[in-house]
Amino acid sequence: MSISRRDEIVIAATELFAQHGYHGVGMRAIADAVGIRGSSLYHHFPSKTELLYAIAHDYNRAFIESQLADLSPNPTYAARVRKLVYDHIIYFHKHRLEEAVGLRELQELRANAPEHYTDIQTSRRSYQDGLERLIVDGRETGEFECEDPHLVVLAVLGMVNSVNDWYRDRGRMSIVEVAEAYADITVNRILGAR
Amino acid sequence: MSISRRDEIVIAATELFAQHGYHGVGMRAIADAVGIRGSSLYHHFPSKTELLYAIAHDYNRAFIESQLADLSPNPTYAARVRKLVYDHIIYFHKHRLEEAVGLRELQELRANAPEHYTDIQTSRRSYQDGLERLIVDGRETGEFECEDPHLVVLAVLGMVNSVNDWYRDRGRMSIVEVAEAYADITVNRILGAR
DNA sequence: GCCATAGCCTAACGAACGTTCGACCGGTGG
DNA sequence: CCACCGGTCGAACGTTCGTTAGGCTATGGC
Repeated sequence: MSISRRDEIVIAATELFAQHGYHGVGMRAIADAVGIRGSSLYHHFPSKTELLYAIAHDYNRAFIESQLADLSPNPTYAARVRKLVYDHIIYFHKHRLEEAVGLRELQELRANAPEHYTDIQTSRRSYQDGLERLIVDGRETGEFECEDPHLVVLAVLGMVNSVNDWYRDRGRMSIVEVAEAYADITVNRILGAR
Repeated sequence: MSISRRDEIVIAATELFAQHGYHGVGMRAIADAVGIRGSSLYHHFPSKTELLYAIAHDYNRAFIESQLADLSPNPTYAARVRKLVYDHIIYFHKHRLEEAVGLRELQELRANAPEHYTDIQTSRRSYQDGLERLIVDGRETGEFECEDPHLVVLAVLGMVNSVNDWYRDRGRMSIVEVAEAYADITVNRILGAR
């Protein structure tokens, strides 16, 4: 069971878009990367915009599916947040190219395919709300201690999403160590878990 | 004393690049924004790449100048880090368009003008090192308590640099309030200041 | 064996790209 | 009054852009 040509195209386009930006890559360059001609791409995608959407959407859906795994087996809110942050960093590292494209070209999608933009934005938002809920609930039980849960969520997400800007596989830490350290900072420090 | 045409061009190009990306904006579109024809731009900049560099460079130099202000009047390391984080957020908010372009198109510069890329990267690096030094020193005096200063610097910078991704001027908090809250989180929580 | 279809091809479309060229125009210094 | 010059212009350059049209070929169901 090998990957389909369509998937080959998505993978190649993701890499090129991540490197040169959406407008910096032509259809012919994408086609070259998979060994076909530019016009042949239109057998798999109706337009360049839809190809971009396929990248953002495939990636986003996979993330939601993987990340909305049930956190309730974890006994405490601290353990739940810890697992969420940890998994988030591991997942975003594995899919860092898709993420880079998805974030960077979001407004491109907004301008050219508003309905695709809103559905991606909606699922992002629900993820953010889920984390905020965890923090609010954990605060009510006295497990966490922080002033402004909404702001804290934004700070934490900004922190974890920035890992891919500097992390390199051959550095002094493995991605697992980084994920553990960030989860520690989030739960023990920022959330002031007891 | 009005702004020069050159500056007009830089300002217009910054806004357009921030919105559509470097490759998403043509020379004619930039010219339109300042009310001249595309060919006239070449009296002010020799190429589109040099125009991009002017944006990244002007912005970067202004930031270094403003941010390397002497922090030593502040009595404690905690106060110094607090002021640095606070000023950083205020400055990056005021110059959020230039920052967005500078970050997003860095690899464009790397590919087309490597010497310009390295000089920007160098000053970024010295800023990061300066913050790390503050934290290391503050830890030695017992003011801070954290495990890995290098990692903490990356986490803090990721956090503060992400403010512009979500902050909007008409939201529930002013940028000053956000800067204060982030400075609090950094110093009191992440650095564990006593 | 026949036909449909999937997948790729070459060729071309009009538009936009970054850039160059030579001319013009208004002001300034001699 | 004339020569200069910074700044702008229209026109054009060769290239690349996203996209379309039509034709070839191999595969698989009937």
